[in-house]
Amino acid sequence: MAISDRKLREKEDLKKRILEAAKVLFLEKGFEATSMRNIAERVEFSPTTLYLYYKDKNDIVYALHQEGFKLLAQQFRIISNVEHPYERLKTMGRIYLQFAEENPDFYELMFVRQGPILHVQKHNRDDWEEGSRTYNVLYETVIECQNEGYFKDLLPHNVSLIVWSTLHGMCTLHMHMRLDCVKFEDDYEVDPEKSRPEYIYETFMAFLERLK
Amino acid sequence: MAISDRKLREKEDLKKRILEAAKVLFLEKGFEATSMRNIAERVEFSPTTLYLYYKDKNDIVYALHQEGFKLLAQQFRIISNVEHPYERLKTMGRIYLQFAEENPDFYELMFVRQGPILHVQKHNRDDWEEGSRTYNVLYETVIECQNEGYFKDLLPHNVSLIVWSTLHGMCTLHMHMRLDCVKFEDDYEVDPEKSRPEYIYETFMAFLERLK
DNA sequence: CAAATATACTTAACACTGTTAATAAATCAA
DNA sequence: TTGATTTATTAACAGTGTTAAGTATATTTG
Repeated sequence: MAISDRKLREKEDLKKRILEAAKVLFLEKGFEATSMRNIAERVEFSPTTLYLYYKDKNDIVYALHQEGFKLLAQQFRIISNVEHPYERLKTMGRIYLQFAEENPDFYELMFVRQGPILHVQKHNRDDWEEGSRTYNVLYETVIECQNEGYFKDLLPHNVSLIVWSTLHGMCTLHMHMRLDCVKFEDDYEVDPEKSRPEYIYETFMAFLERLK
Repeated sequence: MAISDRKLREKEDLKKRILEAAKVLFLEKGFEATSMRNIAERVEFSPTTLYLYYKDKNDIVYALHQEGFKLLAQQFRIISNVEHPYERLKTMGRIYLQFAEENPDFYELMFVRQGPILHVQKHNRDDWEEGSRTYNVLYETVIECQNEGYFKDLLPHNVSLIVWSTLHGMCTLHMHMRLDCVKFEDDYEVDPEKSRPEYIYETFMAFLERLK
């Protein structure tokens, strides 16, 4: 059965090549701008061939969305080195911001676009595996923070969701250019190395600091 | 010149009717799903006629985006009744959340979609009038809060942006169905009247409360 | 070995999309 | 009434996601 094995391997290979081509094009021109025909051209197959490997365009988008979560999970792996839970929480936030800054297209796919979510809903399971696993990293950290006396008398889910919301809000307002109208340069010296969200994040962390 | 006046009035009228038709369709099926031909059919004109009144589709989207801001500004008018600045800040947040909940399509247009922003950029002025005016309502309130002793030693812009980011993050994570995987019903009794963001908002306000 | 079947892929087509160029009809000014 | 201007239309372009039908090639079966 070595032959059919090779066949299967080649099939899997093409599936990956399609995804890779899609990724390159998505990152290059955004998804709105990349069509099935574009992807097909890049892998040098006819457009309809893609449908033999992916159900539809959303199926490709969803595969990319999953890659994004793997990437983020990889970045998060660093935090296990941070002993103190509160410091760990702060580090997580910084990593999250950095990820959004460096991979805006992935971020959009993972947390904004409805395409991937529609795919999840269509394929019956209502739990969004990648999402909830990532969320749990935050949730566990918050609980550990509470064990150390932080965020007293607050529900851990609420605290987690506030932290996530703030980070997500900062990232998306920035990405979607809704902060451009707020010129707060006159407030203080601007360090060109730091992004707008990073500035706000510092203040946010100062906020949390006072709660101890 | 009464005749040419009437002509001008009729022209303006059709322009408004197009916008109205677009609004109805957008709210009914979302923008992705409504085409120029759909709008044209509804006003009973040929598709190309729309281009005599609006430069392109983004032009229509932008007009709607502006309507959204008028609507929000209208809701915000209530807050002038609230004496105490911190109470006013809290009220603003609640109004913002409510607006997003009741007008998700407008919200998307105003704070997420890039269509309207592209329109602003194309037409040269880099200041986003509606946006910065709305932001300033928040900013002024934060400054007044600081005059009363709140948010000590923090830059008013940073505080404003954190509040906005948190609200925006809550709204969009909810709207884009990214909170569905977080089942936190077991934490406490769920009041079906209150939305997820409202719950989190209460905790967020409790956060701020502790800073005084 | 030859016929039947299954696999992998392509061509052609459908029903859309936003948008533009060319054209016709209506209204206005001379 | 003629000519110019405004207003609306038809036809078309280049593109989209997606499906049905057809075509080679390779594999299995009689």
